Amino acid sequence: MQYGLKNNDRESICDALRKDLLTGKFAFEQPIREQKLAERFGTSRGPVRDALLRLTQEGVLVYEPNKGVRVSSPLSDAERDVVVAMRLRLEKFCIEEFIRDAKEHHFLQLSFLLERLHLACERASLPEVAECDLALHRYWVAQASPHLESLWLGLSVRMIMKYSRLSNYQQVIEEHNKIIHAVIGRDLEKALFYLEENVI
Amino acid sequence: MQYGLKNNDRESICDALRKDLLTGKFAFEQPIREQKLAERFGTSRGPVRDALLRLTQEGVLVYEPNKGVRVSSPLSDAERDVVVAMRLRLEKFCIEEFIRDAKEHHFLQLSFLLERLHLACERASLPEVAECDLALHRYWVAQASPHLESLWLGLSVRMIMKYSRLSNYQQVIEEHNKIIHAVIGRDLEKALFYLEENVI
DNA sequence: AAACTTAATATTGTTAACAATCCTCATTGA
DNA sequence: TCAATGAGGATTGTTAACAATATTAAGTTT
Repeated sequence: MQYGLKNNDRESICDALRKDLLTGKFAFEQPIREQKLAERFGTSRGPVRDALLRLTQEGVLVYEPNKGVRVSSPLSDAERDVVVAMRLRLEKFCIEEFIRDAKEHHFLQLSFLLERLHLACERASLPEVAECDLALHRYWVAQASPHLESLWLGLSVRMIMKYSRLSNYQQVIEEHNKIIHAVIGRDLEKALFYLEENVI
Repeated sequence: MQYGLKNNDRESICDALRKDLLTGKFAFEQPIREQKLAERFGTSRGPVRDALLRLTQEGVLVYEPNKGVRVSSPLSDAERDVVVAMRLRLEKFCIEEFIRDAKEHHFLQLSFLLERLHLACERASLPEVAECDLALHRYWVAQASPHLESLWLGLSVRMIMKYSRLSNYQQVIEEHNKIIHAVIGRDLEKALFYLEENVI
């Protein structure tokens, strides 16, 4: 929960907070205080406010005027189903574009990200696994459609917050192995199939 | 483009800017300067920054560190197709929930919003039509799932930015008349059908 | 004891000043 | 002519102080 030296940046504050929220370091409905975070990250309230505003937009936090933000309540099952369907629609599109246009160095980067995920799973560190999982998917989304990256992020974060299948590390590795193998082999059909299996 | 007295609020700044962006008052790729907007809205740069950050998250603006934001480039046709599909998936869900749970006063509010859209169309004021159109759809989304409201907003804004069918005011009115008539009659099937016809 | 005021505190909202970074353009030198 | 340099201005990033609002707690009245 504590962070040592940090380079001041709303981006890094935002990422750090997102990781905490994703891995359940804050309770649902818990109010988030700006001053406390400012002290934790060694900045003033300004950048913290920026980060909170952004996480609000992503749907992780809820804002009420003059009252600040609190951790949003979990999605209903029906809401989650919708979010999953939307994310799948988006990510399938991105995978398709990615497979069509990717060069060798993109595949290399993918292998690197997969390796990171592998290590995180071996260390059985939930925050790291969650981060590496997201980073992997995010890569092809960002490559295929920078326009839709932040949209995808919002969907994914909400999905993961609701409940995390990330506890079975062995399964996480296998699922991503399959996806990425298919992608590197430019086998669209298989890639989409394994993706659908993974994004649930 | 000019606004007289405004109550200072990142919310209202954000809404005003979104309306401008939606109705093409800024060119694609055009950089947006904080100081200029601060003067226009009669505030300091703080609230303006908040609004810009939020519109960035919605995808209307693009941010680059130390360089500020600019109007984002239009979606490709394929990207737009994905966004439309996602918005439909989300809004269908909301319509379903809304029809199931709505009370009389919700229908009343719907009629009021429809009337506002009607007036805006008569005045042939594109900014107003765009705003009223969004406000109408937004109402059942917000009622059905506050969780997903900001997500919906991001999708809708991007859709409208790409190209606007809003120029045929007669059609706008008819389409919404049909949808809302079906909703008030709690005819889910028809409502979804007309919605699909409208959200394209 | 319960309900209503009021003061004190905590928290968010806004502002202006300052720091850091980027951009422009004239100048220099090859 | 053209690239490299650097000064100056423009713009964003950060901060601390102040203002406005909300929350809490104590006190008062009934």
